[in-house]
Amino acid sequence: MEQLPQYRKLYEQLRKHITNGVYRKGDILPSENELCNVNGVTRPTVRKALDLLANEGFITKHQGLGSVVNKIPKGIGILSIKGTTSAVGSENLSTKVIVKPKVMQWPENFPFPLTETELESGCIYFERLRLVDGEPFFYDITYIPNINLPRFTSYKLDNVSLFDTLREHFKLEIKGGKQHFKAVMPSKNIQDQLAIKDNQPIIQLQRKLSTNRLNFNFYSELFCNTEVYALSGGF
Amino acid sequence: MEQLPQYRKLYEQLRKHITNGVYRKGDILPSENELCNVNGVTRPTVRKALDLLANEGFITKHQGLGSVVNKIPKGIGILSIKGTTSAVGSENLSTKVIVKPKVMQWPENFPFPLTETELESGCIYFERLRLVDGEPFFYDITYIPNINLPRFTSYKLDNVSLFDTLREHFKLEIKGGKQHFKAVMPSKNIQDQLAIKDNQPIIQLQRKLSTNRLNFNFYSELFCNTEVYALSGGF
DNA sequence: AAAATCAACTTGTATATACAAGTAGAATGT
DNA sequence: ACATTCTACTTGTATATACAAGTTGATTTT
Repeated sequence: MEQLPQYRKLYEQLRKHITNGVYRKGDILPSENELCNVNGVTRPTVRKALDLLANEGFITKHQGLGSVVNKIPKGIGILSIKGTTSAVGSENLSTKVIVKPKVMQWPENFPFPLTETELESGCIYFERLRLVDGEPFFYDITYIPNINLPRFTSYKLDNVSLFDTLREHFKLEIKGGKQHFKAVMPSKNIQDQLAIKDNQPIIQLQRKLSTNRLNFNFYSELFCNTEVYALSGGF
Repeated sequence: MEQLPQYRKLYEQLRKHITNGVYRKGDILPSENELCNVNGVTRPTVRKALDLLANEGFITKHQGLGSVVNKIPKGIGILSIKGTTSAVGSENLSTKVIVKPKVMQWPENFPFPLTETELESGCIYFERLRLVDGEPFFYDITYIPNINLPRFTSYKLDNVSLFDTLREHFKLEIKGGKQHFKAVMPSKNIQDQLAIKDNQPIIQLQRKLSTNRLNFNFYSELFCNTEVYALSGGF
């Protein structure tokens, strides 16, 4: 894999330390100066890594005191820029591909406007069931424009981070996106897949993710059963 | 009001330009170098302002091209660090205080853990109905620890940004927070307040917001009718 | 013993500079 | 007319430096 920028390497290291329990809620991270010395980088680089952690809710910075580790949310931290696999420890979350990736036309009445290029190229479509502690938690339908992604349909996606796959094989990085939340009653199919009891509402989350490739976005639609676990995130 | 840092002034100016339509979706903002020259600041300062805009979904930065303005979501951008009043134009959103601020004990089974200091001091509690284009959209119940907020209960909160009030009168800035989303069926009271038809689920959003004051967080619980407008945000 | 002050840390804000990597349009070559 | 190359922009990454503002604990003063 290609070289990551130093601020990102530090960010991932600290993030892993937090999710692995090296630092726990209430702990104070090493100071910015200490992180400089230990990692051989300068303060703006350290601060950029810490800013990412703060943006995602892992830490809270306090002027004069330090960077305090927050409690990692028990729910699925789905609002961060990272995908779900890295938001919780991968031992809690597993993925089952229900509909394998296939190339098809975009569905009618797609919730996001599509460019002409996207429309013409069709999309790679697949459905995944995500389980937390073995229980179905959300159902994820993904649409990726079928543009310059050779042999994507042959990649295995069970228990694999889609974002990692996109990064490693296609040099695609998620840069941001937007998302819409709605509370809905589930369709029969979703009710079956998520094992939802009658009259239990679910959250429908529609996301458009932008990437480092210009004019290349992809889309996902998730249905989440929030009866046991809330959807959560920091900001 | 006290002096804002330069990066924040630029951020608010650009944000206002975007929400006011000076820049529209698809437009490219002036380059970083141009913003430096025009505003008499340096590139890291400009980049910090642009980073905030990018984090909140207002723009997408593209290396080599520029900063492209995104469409402002039609829904209520409630996931950003700013309060709801500044997420949409204030002409679309109005606020009606249903239960005026009063000091009381924390409710039982509060969804976030509370410190001993918070428990002892009680909380300032109030309820507001938020309307978009005159239609009830969400119901906001707020709990603020009753610590060092003299005469808070005398402040008017109708059609006023709570965050602005906290900033101007008490020097409290929102630094971040966490939030949990659930899909629920509304209680009778919420159904009445939000004019929700039968069997229509809603989103329950519980938020804990951290501030610049150490160990001072406040909390809100929102119920949103997402039938017409989705809850949306950028990231 | 309590209050005030001080020192040494912390993060926050900002400037200055340099080079890498990506994009678009102009210029040149075939 | 089309392809290739070049130029001049853009944002991305990173170092270096300085001072402001906040926090904590030690020290000094009362």
